[in-house]
Amino acid sequence: MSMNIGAAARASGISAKMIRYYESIGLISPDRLANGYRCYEARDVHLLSFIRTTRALGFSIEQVRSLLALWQDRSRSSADVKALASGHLDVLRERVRATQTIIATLEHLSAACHGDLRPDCPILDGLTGGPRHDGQIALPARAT
Amino acid sequence: MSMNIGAAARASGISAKMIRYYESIGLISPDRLANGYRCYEARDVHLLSFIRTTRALGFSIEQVRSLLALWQDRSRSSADVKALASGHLDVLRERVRATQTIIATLEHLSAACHGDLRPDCPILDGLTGGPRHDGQIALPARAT
DNA sequence: CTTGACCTTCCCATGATTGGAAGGTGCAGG
DNA sequence: CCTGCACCTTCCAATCATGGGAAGGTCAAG
Repeated sequence: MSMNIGAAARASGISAKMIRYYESIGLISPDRLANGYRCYEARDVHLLSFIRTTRALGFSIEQVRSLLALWQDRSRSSADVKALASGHLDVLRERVRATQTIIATLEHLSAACHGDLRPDCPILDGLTGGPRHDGQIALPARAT
Repeated sequence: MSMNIGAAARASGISAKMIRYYESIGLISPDRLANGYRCYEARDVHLLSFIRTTRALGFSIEQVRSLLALWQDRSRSSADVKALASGHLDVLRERVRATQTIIATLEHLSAACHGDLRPDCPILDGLTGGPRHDGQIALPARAT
């Protein structure tokens, strides 16, 4: 059940590079063989998979660290976990909203552009944030 | 009409720090006074506003560079601009789609969580990417 | 014994932005 | 004139998560 970092990478879907990085920031602490080679048990791979899943869901490393602490804390309350997930959901929803605003703006500009060989282009005109003259576009606040 | 970097920052909405950075990567080339102080004309501020708008719409610095080149090219075709905007739109739409998948996954987990003081938590169970047992969640491909 | 596939550590790069240190400049008041 | 203060300059570093690569050690098969 004990494996090298390469095997652990294949088993968890995290690159060996990132596994070493996660170790360097204290997310995981594998044993070492007499070689100096890192040695991963089944539970380590399990933990790495947890990290991979949470990262894929857009949690930051620090959030993953919190989730890991909760995960390993037998006396945790599920409310704590739910609060963390809920806060992240708010961020994600806001991100979608902001991006959709950007999309609408770009679509609006693009629709006005005839897209031919002439140099006249409403997109560039709309992107010009200088002196407002006509129907100036509204700028979204944050782009992520 | 000529101004310091601080005034240009206030006028364009870009921090002085970033204005210097944009200069260092060749997006803008203001004159210098005998002081060594940078000197911005109205057209420089206009250009900075253009950069701010495009960045706010989520274009990368390199895309902004392309847009700037088109902007300043009198013989450009509007089709080129539209193609660039269209490609960016595709990226943005995909980003929204991926984020919405993540949101759906998290909402699904969160809805199953009673969120009380008990340690039992379906969210953490769902985040466990280890050995599948029950209704395992589907992982979105990329998180951004 | 050689070869190739691993492993180790270390440093560097990305993209966009922010922060700070150390030092020069300009303008106002005392 | 001196002193502050607000501004400017350059340079260096950090962020976040990841990838790339060099230089060298280890192991198993041929």
